[in-house]
Amino acid sequence: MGRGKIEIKRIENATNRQVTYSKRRSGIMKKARELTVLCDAQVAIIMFSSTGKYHEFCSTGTDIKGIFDRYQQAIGTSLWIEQYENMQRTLNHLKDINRNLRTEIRQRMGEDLDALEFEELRDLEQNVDAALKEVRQRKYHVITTQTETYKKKVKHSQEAYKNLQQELGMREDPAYGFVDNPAAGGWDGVAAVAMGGGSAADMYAFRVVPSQPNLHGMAYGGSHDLRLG
Amino acid sequence: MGRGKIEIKRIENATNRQVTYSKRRSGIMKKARELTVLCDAQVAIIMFSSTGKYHEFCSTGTDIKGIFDRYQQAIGTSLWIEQYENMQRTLNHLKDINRNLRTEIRQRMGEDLDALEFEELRDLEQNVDAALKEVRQRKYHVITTQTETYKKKVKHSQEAYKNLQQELGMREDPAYGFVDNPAAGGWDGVAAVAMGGGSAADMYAFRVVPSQPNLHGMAYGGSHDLRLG
DNA sequence: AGCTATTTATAATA
DNA sequence: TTATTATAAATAGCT
Repeated sequence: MGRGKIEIKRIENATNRQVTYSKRRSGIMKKARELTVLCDAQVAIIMFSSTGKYHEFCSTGTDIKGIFDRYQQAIGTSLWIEQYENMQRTLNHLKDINRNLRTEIRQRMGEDLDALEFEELRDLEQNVDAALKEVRQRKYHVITTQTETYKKKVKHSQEAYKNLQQELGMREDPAYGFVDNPAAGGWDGVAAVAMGGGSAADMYAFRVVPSQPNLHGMAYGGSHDLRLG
Repeated sequence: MGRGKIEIKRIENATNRQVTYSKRRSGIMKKARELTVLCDAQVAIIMFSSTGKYHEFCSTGTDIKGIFDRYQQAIGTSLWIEQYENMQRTLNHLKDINRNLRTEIRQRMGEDLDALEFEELRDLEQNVDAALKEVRQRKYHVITTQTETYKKKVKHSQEAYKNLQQELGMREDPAYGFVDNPAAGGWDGVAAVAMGGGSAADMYAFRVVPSQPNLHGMAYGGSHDLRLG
């Protein structure tokens, strides 16, 4: 189709080659567009000229990625999907581990114990028992430390007050003075109560803000229904 | 180019559409082949007909993947990178949750308690305490059930033996007969020991194979160093 | 699938 | 590059 028939072989003249590339490229693109409209087809074309310039065509209603994803599905074997499958495997593995960790936590909370055999139950009991002792010991340590701190603060305030009194020449009403050791046994007595066990600890007045509000993704005793977003 | 000019719009007759698709498709493929030869170009084409059948063309000396890798390089950004990053995000999220679950387990085991404030320690203690009670209760239930089962088995065997004796006309040596209730208090006594607590349970003779050998990915009291493979 | 009258694409040229 | 145009190629409508 032209002033003369041409042989289908590489055009040696670079200019001619470029011109022909340009004309035929637009011809193919036009044909492709017509095909998609006439026949309700999806077409993706990518071209690179010998000079390295690239051109693409893609039917409306989709994109290159869409068509190539569909293509990969169609041929069954993946070109790029392989690496994603690796990731998918890793992901599923993580999910499995995750599920098992949740199961262990639930069992450590005394839930879902039906699946456990006697031996497992016995080991779990021993382990939870030991853990409880550790936690109580730690709690005692914390309460003792805090008590010491408060005792020091009280002492320090008392001394500051006394110094102030002396400097002011004792002009203040004695009713506003400090009362030493208000409770029997002082702070140590409270620490002893805290050692007693869970329910007694409720009476304790300390309320500290958690240093890491949601590090666990859940509160102790909360549900374990965390899902991926 | 045909017996009549046609309007470029969807061909409603399905048969005509399919025929036209087939003809024009081969036309485009031929043009593409000519272009690659004449102009030394690289071309990749993927087509899907309205019936879902796919066809492809690719210039010699390369393949679809090669051309699309080059295409992704040419446009600078990877078409699939977004999807990849999504997965990577999900993966990291899972890893975070995973780490937090492990932390909670360790804390429930009485480890890594330094990071906890007093209030958290108190809640943890209460929760572990309650869990311990649940586990003990379940263990008692299991041991009771197993005890009942064994009692029934013993009883059944005794009766079978007696029936056998009677059928054989009591020809056997009485020394081989069953001895009833060998331990003081019978099976119930053993169950009572199992209720006592963790250390006492070690004396118990039952050893059952875990029904799900490694469901947790670790044994109670084991390390929590599970890593991805 | 073929056939062929027509339309369309394009090689050579300006 | 773009436009022109003679000619080759593609294909719509039929079998």
